[in-house]
Amino acid sequence: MLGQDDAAGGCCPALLTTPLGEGQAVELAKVFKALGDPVRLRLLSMIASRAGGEVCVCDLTPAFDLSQPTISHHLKLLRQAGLIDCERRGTWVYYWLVPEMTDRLAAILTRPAGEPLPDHTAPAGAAS
Amino acid sequence: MLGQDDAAGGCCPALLTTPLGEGQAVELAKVFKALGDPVRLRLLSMIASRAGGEVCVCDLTPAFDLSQPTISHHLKLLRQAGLIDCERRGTWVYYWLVPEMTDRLAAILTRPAGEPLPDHTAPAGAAS
DNA sequence: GAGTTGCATTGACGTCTTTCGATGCAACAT
DNA sequence: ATGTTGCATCGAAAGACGTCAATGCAACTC
Repeated sequence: MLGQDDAAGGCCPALLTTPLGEGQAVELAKVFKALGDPVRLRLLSMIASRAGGEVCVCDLTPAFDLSQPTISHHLKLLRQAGLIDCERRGTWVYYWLVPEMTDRLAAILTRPAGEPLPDHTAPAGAAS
Repeated sequence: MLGQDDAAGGCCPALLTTPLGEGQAVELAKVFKALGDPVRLRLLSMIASRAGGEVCVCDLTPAFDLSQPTISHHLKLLRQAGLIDCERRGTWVYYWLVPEMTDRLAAILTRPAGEPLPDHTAPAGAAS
């Protein structure tokens, strides 16, 4: 049911080797936009680096000078981007990283080995 | 002179293994935010995938249904993020990819091999 | 010189984001 | 049943963002 054609769901849009299609760009941009906020980056980092792989929201919220609804909102955006997922377990809600998504982003940003790489050895002030 | 301490300039903020510092998060977010727009992603892709490594602005602008100032603005944001650089050569301006930056992002999003990775094998509808 | 072309900058406008307080709902405790 | 705690959702307000037409500046042409 998920578009696996030209959406981000397609295997590996080759950002650095082939011009990105418009649909791919729209899907990819959603994920990068989710990473484009310091609070969300720290949330993702706290979740990903947690031993055990899970974090309770009650451990995330007090780590910021922000209201609880704000943290909840950022977690929602990260989840909608496919970067994390969550589960309610009794009273508490636990979040964990979806490594497939970060793996995909890493692959997209990785240059294929053995590329010519025309050396732009710093005109050292070219565009000042 | 550039802060190489807790800024994004520091070697490799370990996003997925260590909680990100606030300063690192702010710097990293600027770069991801630059990638969080479909137009900028396509611009970066067109620039990076170009044989020869360079693209003239005159080749980028007509590829979009956007005004020339808008494209110029997006290119400026990509440049301020450190993802691309440019040089004026006579009448035309050429842009190229700064591979160090995409390499750094790829490294940041790459999980260290041999991590336990507690399998969250899909509670299949956990958060519905 | 004057005119033209390529690209950046400016100022303005509408929309999306970030944040909050207030509220709602689920789960536990009494 | 009532109260309490943990988290999500709902407006609302302030700011940031994407876009454009108009303008400015550099380089080439005549």
